[in-house]
Amino acid sequence: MPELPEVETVRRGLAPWIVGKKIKKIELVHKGGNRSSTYAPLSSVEGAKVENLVRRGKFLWFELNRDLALVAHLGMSGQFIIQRRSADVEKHLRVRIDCGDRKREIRFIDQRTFGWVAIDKLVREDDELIPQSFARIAPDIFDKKFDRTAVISKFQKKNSAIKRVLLDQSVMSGVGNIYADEALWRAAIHPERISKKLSEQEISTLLDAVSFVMSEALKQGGTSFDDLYINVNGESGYFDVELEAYGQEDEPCSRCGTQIRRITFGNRSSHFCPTCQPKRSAKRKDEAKKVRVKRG
DNA sequence: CATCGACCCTGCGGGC
DNA sequence: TGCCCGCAGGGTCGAT
Repeated sequence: MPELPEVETVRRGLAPWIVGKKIKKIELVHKGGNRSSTYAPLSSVEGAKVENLVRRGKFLWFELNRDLALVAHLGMSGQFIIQRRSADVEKHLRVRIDCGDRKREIRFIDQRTFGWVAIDKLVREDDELIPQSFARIAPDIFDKKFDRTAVISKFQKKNSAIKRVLLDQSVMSGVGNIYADEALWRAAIHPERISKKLSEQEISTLLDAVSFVMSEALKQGGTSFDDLYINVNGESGYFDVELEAYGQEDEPCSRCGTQIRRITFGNRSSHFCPTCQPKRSAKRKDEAKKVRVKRG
C-alpha cells in the first residue's frame, strides 16, 4: 500500500517520538510482524538510543548507537501508530515499542502481514554502514546518492515493460503501483512499452514526472483510499483526489477525454489513457508508416 | 545474469 | 443471506 510519499509521511511523524530517545522495550506481540528472517531477536536493541530515522525508498531504518540496525517495511498494510499505552490491543497489532513516553507508545499494526520489523546487521556501502536489507535497494529519486545519469542508463538496458522497471526497487526505489501509473500518465508513456526502446528524452521526462507526482503527494500527506493508509496520528492523506490514472478506469482522461483503461500484467493493474499513452511511440509509428508507404 | 509468474495473507465488495 | 471470485499502495523466490 504505502509508497515513498506515504512512508516518508510516517517517517516524519514518527521521528519526534523516537529520535534521540531510547528504546526501553520492544515487544513482538504477534508473529507475522516479524516474518522476514531477523538477524537477532527484537529485544537485542532494548536500551539502544535511536540516533536517526532514515528512509530509503519504502524501507525504514532506525539508526542506533550500537552495531545493529532496527529496520521496518510497511508492506501492503503496515502502519506505525502513536497510541495511548492504555488503548485496547488492535486485532493486527504486531510490535509495540516503549520509547519512554509516559502516556504513549509506538505500535506496528499490519493486517496482511506483508510488512515487518526486524533486526539487521550493518554492512558497508561505499564509505558508510547501512542495514543489510538496504543493500539491494537503489537510492530513491530524492536521495542525494541518486545518480540520474546512471539510472537512465539502467532503464536503457532493461528488456522489459517500462512499468516493471519503474517498480524494480534495484533500479530506483520508492515507486509503487499508484505513482508508477501516475508518472507514466504524466509522461504520456504506455506502461507496456519496452524500457530499452525508450529514448533518453522519454526516460528523462518520466523521471521528472516521478519526482513531481511524489513531491505533490507528499505535500498532501500521501494517498489514502481507506483507513489502511494513515499517518502516525491516524489521519488520512489527501492526494487521492488528484489521481489522474490510478483507479480511474472508465473515467475520462483529464487531458483528452478518452476513457482511462485498466489492464493487468505482472500480477498488477495498470491504468492508462489509450490516446495520450500510445503503445507505440510517435517516432515508431512514423517509421511504420514509412515502411508501409515504401512497400506501397 | 535477466526476466517473469507464482506466492505469501487478510478482508472487502460485487455478482449470483 | 451466503458463497465465491477478483482485487488491494508490498517484496521474494524459484523456474526458465
